[in-house]
Amino acid sequence: MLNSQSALDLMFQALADASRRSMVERLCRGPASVSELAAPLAMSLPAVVQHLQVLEASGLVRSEKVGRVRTCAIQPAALRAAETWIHERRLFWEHRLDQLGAFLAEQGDEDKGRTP
Amino acid sequence: MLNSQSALDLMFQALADASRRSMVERLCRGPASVSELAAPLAMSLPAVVQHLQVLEASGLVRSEKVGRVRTCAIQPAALRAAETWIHERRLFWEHRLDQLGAFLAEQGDEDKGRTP
DNA sequence: GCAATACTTAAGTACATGCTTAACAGTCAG
DNA sequence: CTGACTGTTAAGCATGTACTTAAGTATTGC
Repeated sequence: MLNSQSALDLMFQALADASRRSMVERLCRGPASVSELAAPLAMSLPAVVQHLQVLEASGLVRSEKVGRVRTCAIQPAALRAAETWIHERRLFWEHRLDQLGAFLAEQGDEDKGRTP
Repeated sequence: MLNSQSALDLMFQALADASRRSMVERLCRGPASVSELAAPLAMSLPAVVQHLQVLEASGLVRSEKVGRVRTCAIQPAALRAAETWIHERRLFWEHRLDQLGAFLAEQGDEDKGRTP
């Protein structure tokens, strides 16, 4: 791998941790400060900040510091990218299933005609 | 974290690697043997098997050995679970945006009435 | 100014991940 | 039976991840 991380790598990696997902869920309900994000999590503040950095690197979250408080907000476009990837795979798979169904149906018809 | 991995952790973790995603993409086009999955990847067979184990642990892929060849197939229900999680967050966020829009519109009306 | 607030930085630790090579094991064709 | 084919197991290594504590730095309220 050696640090050639694609956007999807960073995105899914960011979502692959329950603490980070709970931060995302919190942010879906509106912006929050670092302390607010940390409150429900059983870990030190620096740990939360590190998770936040992962989320920012993935593009899922953006933050801005005003005075002494850093306010974090979710970045929905990034969420959509991950959703799209998964959705497309699933569509492709379902398309294949349709083809398979058609193939089997055709086979069934042939069998009917050939071996009555 | 300490090994208490939820289904979503395993799922997103599995998708957070380009090699594994390419294996998933390959499997969306139909079942494949381990060697077939390995062919386009620039790594040893054991490495591919390890990725396969991650995919199986996540529920994204299932495999069965017949004779000396192990055939792998995608498990679409698992894909749908990941898609659903993301989709729900996005819906929640969009709902919030709607509320915000309504709020701002209302504020605008009030301002119009109050400061003409 | 001074102390509390809200982070930030640095350093260290334990464990997980993504590979590798080497050696092994079951299956099938001739 | 033998040898090629397809995978499996084991061991090891370099790097990455998820924390920790301790010590710092701006901001802000009094």
